[in-house]
Amino acid sequence: MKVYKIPEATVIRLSIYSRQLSNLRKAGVETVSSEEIANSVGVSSAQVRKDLAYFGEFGTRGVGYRVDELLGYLTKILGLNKEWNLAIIGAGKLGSALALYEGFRQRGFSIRAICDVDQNIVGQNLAGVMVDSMDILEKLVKEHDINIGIITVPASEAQKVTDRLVDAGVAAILNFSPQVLKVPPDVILRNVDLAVNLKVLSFNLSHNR
Amino acid sequence: MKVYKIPEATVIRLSIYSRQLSNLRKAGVETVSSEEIANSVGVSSAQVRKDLAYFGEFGTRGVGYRVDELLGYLTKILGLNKEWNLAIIGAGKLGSALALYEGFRQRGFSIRAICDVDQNIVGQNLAGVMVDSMDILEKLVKEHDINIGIITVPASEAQKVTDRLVDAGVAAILNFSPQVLKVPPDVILRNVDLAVNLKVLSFNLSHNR
DNA sequence: TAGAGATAGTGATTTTTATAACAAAGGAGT
DNA sequence: ACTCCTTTGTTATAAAAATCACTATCTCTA
Repeated sequence: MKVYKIPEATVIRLSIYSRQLSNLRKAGVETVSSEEIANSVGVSSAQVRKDLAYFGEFGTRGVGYRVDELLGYLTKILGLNKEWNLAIIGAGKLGSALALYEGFRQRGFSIRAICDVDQNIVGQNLAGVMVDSMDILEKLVKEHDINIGIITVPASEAQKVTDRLVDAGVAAILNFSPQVLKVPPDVILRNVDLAVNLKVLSFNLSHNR
Repeated sequence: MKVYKIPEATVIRLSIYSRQLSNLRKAGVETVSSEEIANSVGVSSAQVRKDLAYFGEFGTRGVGYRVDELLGYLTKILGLNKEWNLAIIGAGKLGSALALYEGFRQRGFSIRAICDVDQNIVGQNLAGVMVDSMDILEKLVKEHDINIGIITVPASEAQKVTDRLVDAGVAAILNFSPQVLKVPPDVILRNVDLAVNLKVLSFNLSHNR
């Protein structure tokens, strides 16, 4: 699995394929064609095969892919066979929702720490994790060996928190704050900007036909 | 403003430029260069100018852009000078958080309706909006002239809800459920898949250097 | 008003990504 | 074993997007 440059769009699609395969496996389906995967995801079958081709040959010509086998490969490719430790920074509305959200509590990802500046929130229990004080952020990161920090603090605090997470050794950051963050090149950053999503819809609504 | 195909990446960047300009205006800055915008967003200045060039000429050579003027243009380009009516479908953890989240309550966007199947939640007040029954979804969409539906129901319900929204006349959908949705070609769909975001981080963590 | 410095706008080029088309390979039926 | 059917893997092509490099034009100063 020594691949040098995979388009991000490919990685996103692979994630979705893996989810669909997971559903297929639950449904007891044993084999699937690229065409079927493609239809369920809304892309072309060529796209599916191309995406997979970055990583190897997983199918049988004339037959398709074995669902459980391909899911196994995708799990490995996506790194979901490892355990990732998460910390949620900011236990406000959004942070709490994420802490409790099912989509975040799935195989491979484990929320190990939640922290907040508000002393009224500190001590509360969110989905089995106690909210800690923001003061001990660095300690939490080290103790729980946090790989991924999830930022749900206000924009004004986001860069400060990010710097602290980075210094404490976090390898990746998922940023929900409406703030452009600067991180060193070896730290992975993804932004989920809710306002931007609405603005893009607004643009499309305004310009569509 | 008759433009036929704008890259989605461009639209996303324009949204971010508009936020940065908004901050600059608040800070009392009057003019800004493409280089400065670029630095604050983390792209190249050529990229900034190219993005703007899709829509016209907004700057002065040798000088830069007037902050308030460019912000005005971007506001129009992004359709933020209009009012968009939102409905949140599913008042669980995530739906409630979005209803209360500041980033969603900003100029141009107005949450007009929230609904849920759970009769225990119906009647609750979320940020000034009463939660209604899912039964009257269509009525709500029509009464409040909803343009954008935000889906925060479980995956198993997402397609059904989407179909109902589309039939009721919603023009765009922002989907937070981990489910690939099918919509007619004239309906705009954007997906915010939290699990996929984590999986992409997992991939990058696994393959990085 | 001429020249220097700065910065926008834009055409050319390169890089990246997606699409299309087809050859290779497996399985099933005869 | 041969042929047909299916579907993968891959190569070729096209499309899209980003980068680069240059020209045009503005302001300011001497």
